Amino acid sequence: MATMSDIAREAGVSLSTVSYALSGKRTISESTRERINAAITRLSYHPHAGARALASQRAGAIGLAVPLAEDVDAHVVMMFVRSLMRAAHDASSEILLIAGEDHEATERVLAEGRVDALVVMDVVEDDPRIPVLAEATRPVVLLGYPSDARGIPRVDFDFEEASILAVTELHRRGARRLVMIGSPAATQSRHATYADRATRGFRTACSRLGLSARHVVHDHEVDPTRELIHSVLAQDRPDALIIHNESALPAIHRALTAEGVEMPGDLQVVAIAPRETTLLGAVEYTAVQIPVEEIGQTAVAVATDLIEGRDGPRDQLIAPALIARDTTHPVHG
Amino acid sequence: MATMSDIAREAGVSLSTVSYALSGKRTISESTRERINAAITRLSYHPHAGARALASQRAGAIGLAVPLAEDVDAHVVMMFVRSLMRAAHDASSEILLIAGEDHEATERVLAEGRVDALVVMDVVEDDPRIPVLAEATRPVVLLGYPSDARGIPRVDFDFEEASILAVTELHRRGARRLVMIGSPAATQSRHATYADRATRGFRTACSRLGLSARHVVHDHEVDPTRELIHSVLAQDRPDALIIHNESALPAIHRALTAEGVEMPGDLQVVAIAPRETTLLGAVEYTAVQIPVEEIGQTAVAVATDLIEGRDGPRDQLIAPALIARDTTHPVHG
DNA sequence: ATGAAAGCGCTAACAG
DNA sequence: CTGTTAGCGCTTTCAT
Repeated sequence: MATMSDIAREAGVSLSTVSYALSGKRTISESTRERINAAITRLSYHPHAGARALASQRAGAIGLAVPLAEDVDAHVVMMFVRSLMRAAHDASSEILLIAGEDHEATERVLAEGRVDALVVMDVVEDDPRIPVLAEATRPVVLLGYPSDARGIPRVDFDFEEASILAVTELHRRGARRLVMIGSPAATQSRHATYADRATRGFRTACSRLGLSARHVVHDHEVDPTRELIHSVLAQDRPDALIIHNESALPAIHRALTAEGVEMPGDLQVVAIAPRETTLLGAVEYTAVQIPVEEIGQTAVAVATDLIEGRDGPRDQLIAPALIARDTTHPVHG
Repeated sequence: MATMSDIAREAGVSLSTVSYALSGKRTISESTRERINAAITRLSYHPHAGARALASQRAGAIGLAVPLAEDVDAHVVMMFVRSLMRAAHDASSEILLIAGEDHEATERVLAEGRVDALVVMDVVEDDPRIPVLAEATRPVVLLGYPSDARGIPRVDFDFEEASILAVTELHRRGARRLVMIGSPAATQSRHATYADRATRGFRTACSRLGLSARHVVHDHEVDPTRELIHSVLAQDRPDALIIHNESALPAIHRALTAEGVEMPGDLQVVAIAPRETTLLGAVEYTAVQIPVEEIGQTAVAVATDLIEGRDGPRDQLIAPALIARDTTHPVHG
């Protein structure tokens, strides 16, 4: 393996010149740069990541604590991983994976300087990791919005406003008896912040508007969706449904179809979910779209600012927008 | 941040003694070890990963090239990621993620010594990465079985034998007209080795046994599964179905149910898929189970052997086994 | 059973 | 615009 001194000798310059040529932190004459680049190509040189990390105190990697629990939709997790990889790539960093459940490893990668920052997915209210990570010597960013983050920056989609928006827009479209199908039971009882906040928004908005509100927990793996939908429809004849559960969307769509429900005629439906998951067969659901790509980019941007010592915005709640498609009425107004 | 010399001073020993105490590469007296450990706790010392990597020429990480394409089932990918994380953890390594599509980054992490080895998922026949990775200075393990790997060790489930087993066992159970529903079109046209090998096994076994064989490509995102199943059943009245397509399993199950197909009475079905994906509603499909955990462990074991300079087994095809459940007849023998 | 010291391959002052 | 040099925090010979 060629080292930087090999390049220096080969190009007839000093070690530091090569270093500066690579980092661009000082102006190098055209001719020297060319000789250096030639040498680099000739010897197929690649800087050693460890050496660079030691000397620069930068690992060039961002840690990502991913949820491995079964109740978290794998497809959605992968969407986040993708978006974070892209963002990290643009910041010329790599992504080091950590099992979200492995708190010990999570702290370790930070303490060992293996990563320059840590992004934590699937944060829960009173997350046991928060007090520990708040003391970390390197930046941490929560992908989630617990009420007390002990000063750790939080980045998330505003699930509370998302529910409020869904309710409000359904109300504007004539809905009066709303049902929300929320996250799986396991997610709810863990108090994942996105589940808690979405539920709260739903309750708040309904009571504010004086609407009948029913919140149903749906466990995709267990519940026979068909029966759930049947009973939901039988009781109180709801005229609108809000679905915040990506895994259950396809099954719910089929159940609704099987029940002969006309959308939006019999029932208006709004999904709170990433765009990719709201296209089911021929129907595109009206949705408050979760902007996964933007969330990922924002998280990495916050992390990068902190790594660089810049102090940009910390807490960031990304505002929701409703995209009206096939399953809601137009607003008559 | 405390360094090793801090610990040495605090414990009243030399730097190297601390190092050896940590690595266990030399015997340390009980009393010194205790003082060292006390100092480590007191100063909450953590070895610096970069420094260690530089001095030891070991990154303490394994790279994982994950497929990000839409046609690869996210749930299955996450299962592999999980199993590799567990295996890496047991080998005290971390997992560095690389986008499988980013060939440049894939080579770079190896060349920069950022990882000690690389595991490549979703390998295709004539994979453009193979010639390059074959020249790498660090171990590479393919999670896939291309016919020419240029000497790179391959680890995979034996999809060819899996299909053969499925056919043979269906034949033993009286099936004569078989249909196989394979991977999505995109996967097939990329020639993912698991798709190619499964298809080949199916064809081989059917012709060997003189069975009617039909191979259907199923594109979950596009095909109306209902119609596909309807036409499959209408044509030639198959008496057995082999499904090698995790994403499509739920939809196929519903379509079969909707068609009023009795399993195994009207149709015997064998899935080639991980166990977690073959439980659909009340029905547990007879399956040639893909042992994700074992595949992951094996891949990391091969990588670890290579890193350590041991030469263990390289190419490894994991043998299939059929687990008879609800969708096949018993063997009348 | 323990120390002393020479690197590992880079970055970033400091010096011109 | 370029060179010299002192570390970064570990691992690992040599010595004793």
